[in-house]
Amino acid sequence: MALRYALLAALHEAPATGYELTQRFRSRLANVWNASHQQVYRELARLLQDNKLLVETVEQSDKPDKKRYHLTLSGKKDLQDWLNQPQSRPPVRDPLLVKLFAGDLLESEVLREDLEQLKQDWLAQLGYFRSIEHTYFRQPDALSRQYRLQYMALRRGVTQITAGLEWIEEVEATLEDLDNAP
Amino acid sequence: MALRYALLAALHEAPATGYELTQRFRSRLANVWNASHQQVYRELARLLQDNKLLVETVEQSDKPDKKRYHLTLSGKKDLQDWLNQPQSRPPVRDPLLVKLFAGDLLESEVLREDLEQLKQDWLAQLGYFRSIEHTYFRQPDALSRQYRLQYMALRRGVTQITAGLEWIEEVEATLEDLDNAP
DNA sequence: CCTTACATGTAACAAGTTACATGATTAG
DNA sequence: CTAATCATGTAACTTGTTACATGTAAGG
Repeated sequence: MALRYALLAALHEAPATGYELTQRFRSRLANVWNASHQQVYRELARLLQDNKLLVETVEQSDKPDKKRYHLTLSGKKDLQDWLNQPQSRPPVRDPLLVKLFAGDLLESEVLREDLEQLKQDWLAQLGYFRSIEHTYFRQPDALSRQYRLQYMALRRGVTQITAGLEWIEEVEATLEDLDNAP
Repeated sequence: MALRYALLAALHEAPATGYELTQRFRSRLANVWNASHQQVYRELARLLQDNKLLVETVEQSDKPDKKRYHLTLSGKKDLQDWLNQPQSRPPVRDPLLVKLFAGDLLESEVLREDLEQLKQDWLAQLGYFRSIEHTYFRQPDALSRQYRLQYMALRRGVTQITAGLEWIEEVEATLEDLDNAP
């Protein structure tokens, strides 16, 4: 059910097309919610059918037409109701940690590559988040309540990745220790 | 597919029943992998059919009988193959951050309660992880490679929660600031 | 008495993934 | 000529969730 409300929340921020929503999920909302374009289009169709959204067709001369979705009052109300109910926290499912748990069957070299890849991914994402921070949230105290709360969502991403990177250092140090002095 | 390998990894650590595996996922593996008992039983049945596991029926006089599952050679090989392939990292889907993103529709009081609940959950989990740390991982350097890698999985949980708790402080401070001096 | 722990499942449904499909434009 | 970006979808399949189902034993 939560994808529904992630979409409503994103559309409440600003009306958008399915394509744009998919992009938001991949970029600015990367630490908040994830959804593929297939999921987005399917759920938008349902929301539309339930009268939670309105469509505005935007004609473009050079590119294919696009459908911009807007929240209806009913959609906004649904979102509000959902927001004011407690939501369960996300379940944890991390393949990399499963690997660590099966430790003795895992080759150090493979683990090192996994860690390196993860580090690169995280560094890229951190760089992106920091650029947003720099552009939009320079003096957070001066911002509206809405933006300060959005900033807190971004901060979550930054602190999570920072802690993750430190953890990688720890694992790498352990690995070196293990392989050098057995 | 990854549930399959989470089960194989857990059974590689030690043979167990469906019930015990479900418990492990809820306790020691809470920061690694999550699965309900329904999922566990279903996947165990599939693994058994594919000859990745063997069952041993353990008769009990006082409680119902139980089925203890063991890895077969084929199961172990599957696990090994999986371990040595790169795995994608888990998608992010956090309802609380969705709430923050819809900031202006969210009442401070509701958010405060959410944060308080999350803090309590995390503190309990952190306490549990620390007790494991204290019991099994006092001098990590002295342990086998296997246990040191398992310790790194546990450390991931500890560092993640620690960072999360700090983030909560940050959000609470922001909230107070917002509500006191608008 | 009532809840929790132990122990194992089935069935229906919702959510998420992977594969397939189409077509224009722009940048290298 | 090839890949990437824009733009929207369908279909099939796999995972994950929720609800239902059953039965014993121990502890408060």
